[in-house]
Amino acid sequence: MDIKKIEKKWQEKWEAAKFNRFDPADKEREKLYVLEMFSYPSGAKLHIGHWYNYGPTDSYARFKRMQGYNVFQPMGFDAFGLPAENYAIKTGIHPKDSTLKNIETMEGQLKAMGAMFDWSAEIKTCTEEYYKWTQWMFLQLYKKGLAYRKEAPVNWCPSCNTVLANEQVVEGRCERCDSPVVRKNLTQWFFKITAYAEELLSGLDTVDWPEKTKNMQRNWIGRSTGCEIEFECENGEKFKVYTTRCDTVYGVTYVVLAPEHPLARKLTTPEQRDAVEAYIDYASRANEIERLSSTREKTGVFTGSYCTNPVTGKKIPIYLADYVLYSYGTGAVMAVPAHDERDFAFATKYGLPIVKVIEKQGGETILPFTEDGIVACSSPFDGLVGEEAREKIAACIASVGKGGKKVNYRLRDWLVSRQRYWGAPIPVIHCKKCGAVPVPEKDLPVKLPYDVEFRPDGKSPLAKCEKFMNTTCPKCGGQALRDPDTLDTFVCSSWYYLRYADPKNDKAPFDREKVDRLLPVDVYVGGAEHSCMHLLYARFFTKALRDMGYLDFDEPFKRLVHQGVILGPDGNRMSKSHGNVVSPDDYVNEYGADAFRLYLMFGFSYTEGGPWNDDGIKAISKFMDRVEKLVNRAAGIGKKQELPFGAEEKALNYARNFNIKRVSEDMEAFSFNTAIARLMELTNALYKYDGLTGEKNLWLFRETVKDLVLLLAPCAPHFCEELWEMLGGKGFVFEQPFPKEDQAALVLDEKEYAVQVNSKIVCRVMIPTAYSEKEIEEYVQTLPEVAEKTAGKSVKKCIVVLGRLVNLIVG
RNA sequence: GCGGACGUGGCGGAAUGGCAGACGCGUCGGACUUAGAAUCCGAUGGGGCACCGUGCAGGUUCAAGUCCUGUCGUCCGCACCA
Repeated sequence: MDIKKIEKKWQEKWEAAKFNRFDPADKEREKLYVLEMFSYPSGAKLHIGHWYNYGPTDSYARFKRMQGYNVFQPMGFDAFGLPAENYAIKTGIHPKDSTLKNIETMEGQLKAMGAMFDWSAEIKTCTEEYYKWTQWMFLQLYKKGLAYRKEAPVNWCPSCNTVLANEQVVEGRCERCDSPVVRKNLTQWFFKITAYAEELLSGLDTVDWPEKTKNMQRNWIGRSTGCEIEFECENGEKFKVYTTRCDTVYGVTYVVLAPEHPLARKLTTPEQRDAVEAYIDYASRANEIERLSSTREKTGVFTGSYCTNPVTGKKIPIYLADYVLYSYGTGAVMAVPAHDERDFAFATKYGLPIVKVIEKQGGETILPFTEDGIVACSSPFDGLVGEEAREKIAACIASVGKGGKKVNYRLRDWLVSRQRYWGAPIPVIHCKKCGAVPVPEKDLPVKLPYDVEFRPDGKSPLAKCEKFMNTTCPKCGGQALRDPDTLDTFVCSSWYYLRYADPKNDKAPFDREKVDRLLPVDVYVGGAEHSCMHLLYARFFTKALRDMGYLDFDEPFKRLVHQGVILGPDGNRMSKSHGNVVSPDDYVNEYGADAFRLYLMFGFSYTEGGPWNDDGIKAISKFMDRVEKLVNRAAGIGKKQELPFGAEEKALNYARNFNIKRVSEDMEAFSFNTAIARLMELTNALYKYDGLTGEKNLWLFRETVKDLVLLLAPCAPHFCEELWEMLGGKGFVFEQPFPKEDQAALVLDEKEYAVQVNSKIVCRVMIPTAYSEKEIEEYVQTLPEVAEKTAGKSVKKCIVVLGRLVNLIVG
């Protein structure tokens, strides 16, 4: 078979018949939205990871289509982003040009893969038609109060005079010029994802996702219940701390504010001013990674001020230390050195008192003791333990108006401003008189200008493009400037699955009715690296849009599957620097797209992945040849009368139906390697039957070969279309229903049992399926092998596992 | 440091608590060939043939790769979250 020719042949036929198009008008069949995470066109070609994500998932989609679903499987490109911009800086090729060129190549390759993508629904996030609606999303979130501005630190390279993304910071230095990177505050846009923290957490219980992914999101959201406690300073200033251990509040010997805390300078006494300023400066230099390292030695400085412990009335010192994070809780903590490791280390270093207020139950208390224990030296709460102590103490604090119970989340609001060129411009105008004014919807899109100096020279690319920046205020008509920042590309990918439902709409991001019909996504397949960011952002968008009345469902992705990672042959992640990149192209050229897809499905456990190894690819090719030979033999067989149906026929028919059942189950479970193994078994069974002498039931043979082709079709689409045609089948093979097993054929007259005596295998024996447990028990005792072991002993117990095993316990 | 997943032949990998190693690669043997390639058929965990085998040590069970406890190793995620 000329693989190249038949691939082209069937791709053209599918195309001509618009066979891959989803038909929204078809109400007969149940819709099924199968979605693969769209491609990021940073490189020109598809790599093995693309094939591994898209090939097997396409086979799943085709399988569901044959099972009678109206399948929608779209594809598009997540086309904005930093790599294209960096590439442009390096080569001078404009990001738009390189991206569109890459997309064109990838489209061609994706089509050559033979996946049934509905290209009529294709989207590219960098086109005006798309990012217009990304900007619209921003405006809706703004209207709803879910987009706001605040100061936030960025990585700043003082030498390049520019903002760096985290990945451009290498060991605290600028990747380009090697100068130390500092943190600098800029006013930036945020999305208030924290408003949905509770629902993002509880919604996880309603989706069919890998448990691991759900746990990662739970940790990322990081719900914690504790208590806020207010401390009052000598000068009258008040601040709150957050703690999960209010049962230790009598052991507080000092408090610590984050260096960025607004009260940090206000509470500094003149004598401490220099030391505090120096410390704040020191803390601002430390980059995020250093700062967050738990092994970093604790540092801090005394402010010179004191505050009062609200429960003991004692005067305690106020410190600044960068082990306290301004962004979590209240940015201030009460320090209990006796019962917290960090506080213990800090107090030891700075000679602060350590007061024990918790005793270990039934043992010696060794400080720092951080577990729950018996409250002591905390009258009137002495003797209480753990949760009960916390409840009582929190209630007491609440009753005197000094705070009370509080839930906190680790989740932060989503910073969406990027000081970059290649993204969707933020649709906001800054007016001296009116402040930040959203661009009116009728003026969208705010077009990203083409002629821009994106090479770094001290200013962000859009900021120095006067044509872009200068505009008029939509409110007062006065002179105003545009926001020079672009949106994080995760904003684009937070709603693309909705746009696929209505990709050409120029009046709205999507039509409600169309989205209602298609969404939510039934099966979403993509890399586990998106467990937290993309998948959380997309869920947030869905919930926000629902609350604005644009949608009517809570979760965008009902079922989620992560494919594993194909590593280089050396077991490392494929990368140019490792020199272990395996290109799919050579294999596809030599063996064809179908063989390559089959091999990816067969050679790895789909969700595990593993090191690349091509040992088995020839075997797949051979397997296909074997199937083709069977088809050649079966093709010439017409209907016959008076056919034998003896034991051999029964065995073949059993193999046929058993494998239909197993392949269906395995495909549904994304267990592709075992599905292909079943198909090989069926192929072997057919060869075995074909090799028999004597009269054969050729019609059964033919029908079984036909089923084999249908079962294999989702995994080797072009190949099986061709085989289907050879068998004289009408229409496309994908118009045929996926075979269903005949239950009657799965009922055997007898089954092989393992016979055990005292849990040791004695023999194997065929037992009629009609036998009852009692009959089986009696029967096995007549076997000579069993009699030998049970001689002179009595049977105390007999365990029968129907169809599998008998275990006689004797003694 | 915390959390999670995983650990099975020479290799990739299978096994609702019920015959460990499906399927395939590789290897060995045979058939067909002048010969090779291709193809087909068969064998293939180890072994002293009593048994022993799923990283290691225990436990639960009639029965454990599977469940429980501990331990070692690999990978992933989070990482001063008070």
